[in-house]
Amino acid sequence: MVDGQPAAPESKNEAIAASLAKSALFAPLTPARRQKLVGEGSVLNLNAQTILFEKGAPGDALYVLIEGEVEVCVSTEDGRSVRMAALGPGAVIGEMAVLDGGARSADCTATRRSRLLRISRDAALAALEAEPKALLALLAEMSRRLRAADGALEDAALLDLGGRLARLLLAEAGNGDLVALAQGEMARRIGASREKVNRKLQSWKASDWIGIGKSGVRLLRKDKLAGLIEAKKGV
Amino acid sequence: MVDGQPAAPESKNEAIAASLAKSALFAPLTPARRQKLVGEGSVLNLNAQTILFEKGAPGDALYVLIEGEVEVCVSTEDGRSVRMAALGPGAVIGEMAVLDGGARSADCTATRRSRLLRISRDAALAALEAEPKALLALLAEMSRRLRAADGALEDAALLDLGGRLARLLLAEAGNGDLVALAQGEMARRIGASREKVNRKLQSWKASDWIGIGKSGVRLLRKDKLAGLIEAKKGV
DNA sequence: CACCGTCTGTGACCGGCGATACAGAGCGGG
DNA sequence: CCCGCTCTGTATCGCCGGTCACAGACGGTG
Repeated sequence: MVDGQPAAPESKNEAIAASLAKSALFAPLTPARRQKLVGEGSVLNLNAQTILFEKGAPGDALYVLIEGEVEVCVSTEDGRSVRMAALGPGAVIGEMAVLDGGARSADCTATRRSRLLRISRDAALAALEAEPKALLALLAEMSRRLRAADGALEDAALLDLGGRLARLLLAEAGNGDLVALAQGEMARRIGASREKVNRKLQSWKASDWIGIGKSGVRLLRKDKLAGLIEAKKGV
Repeated sequence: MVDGQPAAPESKNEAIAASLAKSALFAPLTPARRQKLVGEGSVLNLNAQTILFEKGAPGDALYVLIEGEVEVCVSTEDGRSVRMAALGPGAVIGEMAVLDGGARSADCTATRRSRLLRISRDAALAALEAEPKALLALLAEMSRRLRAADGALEDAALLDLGGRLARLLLAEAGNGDLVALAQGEMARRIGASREKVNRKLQSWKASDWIGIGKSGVRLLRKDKLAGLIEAKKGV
């Protein structure tokens, strides 16, 4: 129904099921069961900056991210907010509220154009009940998330603004060396003010650790940036 | 072997199994299976401040806390450390490393005299494989932990020293109104300096929100303390 | 072209909190 | 009984980082 795809439903389902095979949660399932789950669920397309659900809403479904990126955060009335996680393709979203039947515990927003598979609470629980392997996979996924949360907690407590920014740049650059994020966005992600991010970047630029062009920030001395992180964590 | 208990092993096992029935993980098991797991595992008694395992150690077993309290933290060489969680009776400890076979991701220490059941990785995995209900329970436990981690992340980002201290006092007091912790310990738990904690307490005492005696801190105006937390999180 | 919104770059200011440095107060042990 | 320990209570200083207040730069649009 989106992108004007005229493809027949079955072949579309098959394509989705195939792309979900890479998801840790779906990988251990038989292809047949994957197809069944996809058939029971519904596909959802979100534009960038679209809200998937908000804190407090009833948790009546779980989502699997097919492509795109979704971020989990909580925000206060006075505008501040904390980013708790950013999830990529294959990730399971909103499983906590589904598992205990409670309300959603955070806001969830697509940061890019994303496609998700929505699975109702009942269908999800039934599938998990029937497939212990999927349960184990979900457990592994939760374990990863917990690890990530612990890491974030550690960073927040041990790293100063420079360290957190360096980590963001390195993570965002991946194997390349270019980061195309607005400074305000970087600030938001590491929980700092835009101005301070700018100053830090300027100081690094002055040391020739990075270059700043209109295409974004170019990392010239990844080693130095990585060093900042190690330094703060006690050698 | 501790406390000089002369009881026969079977009755001891039964007692332990009974106390574990309250644990979310063990509750869904049949009494027989509980007994079996207890039999396969070994009981461990730790004094306060004893290390259960350290970050980097191989994760060859998982533990269930029978009684006492255990805290999970990571520390840097230069002495600073971050507390990531405090676990009470019934909690599962070290399951992450067991699930993915990796190394322990944090240090783990008993903060009080504690008793734990140690279950080897193999036995744990076998039991989980055989009992989907236990898997589901473990999932719920992980979900709780993730929620707690997210909460901590939120607190760290949104609350100032006063807010975090207020939260600690309220949590520690429970339904009572007395908190018997040294100020240095409070500081360590909320990641602040001992001096600042003292100042905050003094200022609250001056407002008659709390009383400070040698038996500890007495909370007189819980409402005011709770208000501090709400205020920071934007009403 | 003139206008406007978004992004960048800087300066000034100020509050919070960690670090340092002591001074007393209990308290358990030699 | 006195020494030394841990816990408490204060003062002073300096850094880090958030806020405010602008000033350009760029790109799209009427």
